[in-house]
Amino acid sequence: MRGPRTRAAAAVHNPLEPRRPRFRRQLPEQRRAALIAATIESLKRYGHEGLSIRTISAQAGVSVGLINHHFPNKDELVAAAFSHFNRELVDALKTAAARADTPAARLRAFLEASFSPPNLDADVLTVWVVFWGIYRHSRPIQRVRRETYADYVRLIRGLLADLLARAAEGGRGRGKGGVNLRLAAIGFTALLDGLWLEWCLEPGRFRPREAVALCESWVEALCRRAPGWNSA
Amino acid sequence: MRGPRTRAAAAVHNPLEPRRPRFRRQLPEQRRAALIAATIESLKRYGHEGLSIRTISAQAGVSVGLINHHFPNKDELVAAAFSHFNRELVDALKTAAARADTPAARLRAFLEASFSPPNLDADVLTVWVVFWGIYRHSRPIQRVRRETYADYVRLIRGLLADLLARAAEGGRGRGKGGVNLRLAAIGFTALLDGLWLEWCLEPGRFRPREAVALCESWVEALCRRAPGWNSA
DNA sequence: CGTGCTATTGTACGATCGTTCAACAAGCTG
DNA sequence: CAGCTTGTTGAACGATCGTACAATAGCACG
Repeated sequence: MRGPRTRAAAAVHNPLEPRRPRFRRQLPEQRRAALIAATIESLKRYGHEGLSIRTISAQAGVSVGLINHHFPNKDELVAAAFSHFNRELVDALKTAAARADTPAARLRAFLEASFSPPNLDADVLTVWVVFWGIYRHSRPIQRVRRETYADYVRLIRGLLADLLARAAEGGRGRGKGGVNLRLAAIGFTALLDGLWLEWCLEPGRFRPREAVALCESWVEALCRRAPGWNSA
Repeated sequence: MRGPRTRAAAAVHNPLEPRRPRFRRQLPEQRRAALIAATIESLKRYGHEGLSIRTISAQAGVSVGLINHHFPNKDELVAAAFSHFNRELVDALKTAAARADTPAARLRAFLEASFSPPNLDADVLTVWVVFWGIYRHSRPIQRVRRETYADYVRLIRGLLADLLARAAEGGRGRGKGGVNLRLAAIGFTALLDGLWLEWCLEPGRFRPREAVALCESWVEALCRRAPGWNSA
């Protein structure tokens, strides 16, 4: 032994200095939110290796034991983080679209938000990949995804439906009944997600505004060739 | 102690039975291939948890020590498995497309192969996700992906270029010069990959042939509206 | 059959994982 | 200031990870 242990030394209080607490107690709700944020940040930085109690607690600046005080186990923390992560994304896209007033402007705002920071970020893909990796074997993760993805699809369906209705009234009299809205939404989200994924994996291949243009011309083609489009 | 240890007991040879070797030696090349196959199979079954020396060696039916005899470490085995996995996929798509003789038929064959087993399989997505998870922090994985993805893009560009050339000669005289082939390939792969990903995550949402139809109508629109398409 | 090469085995080791839990202390209350 | 509640700490535990390495044994060959 070559002296007092670190902890004992730190416990000595110099009366000349103001007493500084070694930690700050927080309300469970706030601490839970902080731990969820730390989880996402840890995933962004370290990928799958960031999904560890010790890495997360270090990111949050707390001890390893605290997590199990606020969450029953690691899986519950991860599911909560996934839920928060999803909801924040969908909400951001929703409010971005809601700021515009015409269907075309709403679509453009939605696309701009999709293909610009903070969504268009390789770190965000890292987080997604980790969650996808857990997806198949984790019931809570599956449930969370099903719920928030339904919201996402609803948002996209609404955007497309408005556009198709406008195209029908102002166009050559073709009703939107000729378009399979279900398939249209599926194809549009696929194109969107595929471009997003591609950009994150290799950002140099194309610019974000090119992705927006590709999506917009897809929707234009949809509006133009509405009838006969439900053949599949 | 309640008797001889398992290993000692197994070493006793009953002269009435033919001697059965406890293992079979194999040529390094064959064993390496078997270990790579076991790695992919293990990833399909157990996802990220299948990426473990013990799980892989159990899947291959060998002991834990053998892997480090044929591969310097785990990362090299994983990179080799990733390379094999990629090459097999691209080769399968290539040969499927090569079997047809017209550009349109080649595209259809390519799409059919993309949206049918063994490619269209949630297990395959599981493998992809694991590799994506390693992607950002592993140089060998990045290199392998860059190489095989270039092949993939070349294949798709060829398919699209042939179609556009045919459309130009038989159509209204519009040359394919009006189309940005680079952007077209990017958009097409994004739609393709997005649909594939979507189906694997939730197979009930649409049928594979609907995905094929969406891709084909995208290409149709591309051929029809060739000029002015390079605006982005 | 005996010999040599080496593919293969399986134990051992240190590191790290998620979780538990007794002790500690921050901060409100009287 | 004393007492109490409880958010927080950090050591400890058993399990599992990737790797190393000495011992084993398959099998070709003289």
